[in-house]
Amino acid sequence: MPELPEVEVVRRQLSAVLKDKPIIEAFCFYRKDLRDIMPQKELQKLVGAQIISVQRRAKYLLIETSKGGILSHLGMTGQWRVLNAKDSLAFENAKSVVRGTHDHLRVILSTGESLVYRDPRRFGIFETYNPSLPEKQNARLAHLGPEPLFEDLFDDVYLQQKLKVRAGPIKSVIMDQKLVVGVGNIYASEALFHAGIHPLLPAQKLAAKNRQESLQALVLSIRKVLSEAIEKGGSTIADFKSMSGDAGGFQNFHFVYGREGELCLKCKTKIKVCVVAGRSTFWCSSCQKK
DNA sequence: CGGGTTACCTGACGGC
DNA sequence: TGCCGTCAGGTAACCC
Repeated sequence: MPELPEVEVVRRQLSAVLKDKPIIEAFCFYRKDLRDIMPQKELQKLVGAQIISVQRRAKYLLIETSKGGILSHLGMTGQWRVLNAKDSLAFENAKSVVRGTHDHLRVILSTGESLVYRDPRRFGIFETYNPSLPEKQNARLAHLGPEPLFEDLFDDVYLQQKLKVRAGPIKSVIMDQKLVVGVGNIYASEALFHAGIHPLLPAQKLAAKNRQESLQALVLSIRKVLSEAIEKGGSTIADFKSMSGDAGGFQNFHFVYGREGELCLKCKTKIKVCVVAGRSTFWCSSCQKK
């Protein structure tokens, strides 16, 4: 479900909800098997902690508290929502209407409100991390590439260096979180369309000297697509919802993703689809060239 | 090590 | 109506 824009939308709302910096009263687990092992006894050490900030790194949400950090990844179907104090009490009853089958954990705050995590497919992550350690020492964050929206490192020169050793299709390469973070399956197709680059183009061909313009276009397209998607509240294909329960709006601005057989909005050619590294990939054979 | 495939899990949807 | 195959926004383990 969530790529960088959707995670950022959730981060902003989560941050707004927690802006009065409440204290964490308790963690309640209704299932402990999200992806891998998840919650640890470590979390109990954060009870009584004051929430300091909610950050985002790549597709991870990082909640920093006075006693340590919480790392949350939404996987494909993870959602956070806030329950007011009344609903929070009602949630105790397993049959309560505010409690769903896939609500796996709850963080109770000093205000009596709860943050509830729902995740039908359970690919998400929820665990502690140490905010005082450098990223390189955190197994989850150590190998992440630059943030496309606010790290200057991510530019055409950087891409050229990285791409010249990559023989695989450019589409799967820009989804590699070691190269640049936040681009998932939707925004990879969208960014390549706007840059006029064919998704199957071997990445290293883009590193050639005469492709500098394409590289610059790709950098700009990635930035533009991600930031416009944030402004529109993310993309909702099936079940992405922000914390306020709203669907995103950027799916209405997709030029290729999910539009197989429909006409290209720029040139009226039929949009094509194929599978690249196991993921559906959409493109316009007229607008996007190898 | 790069690159492709598969697994993880549930639900929605289309075809029969 | 129901059963079955396919597919879904991510990551990581596993192959060669």
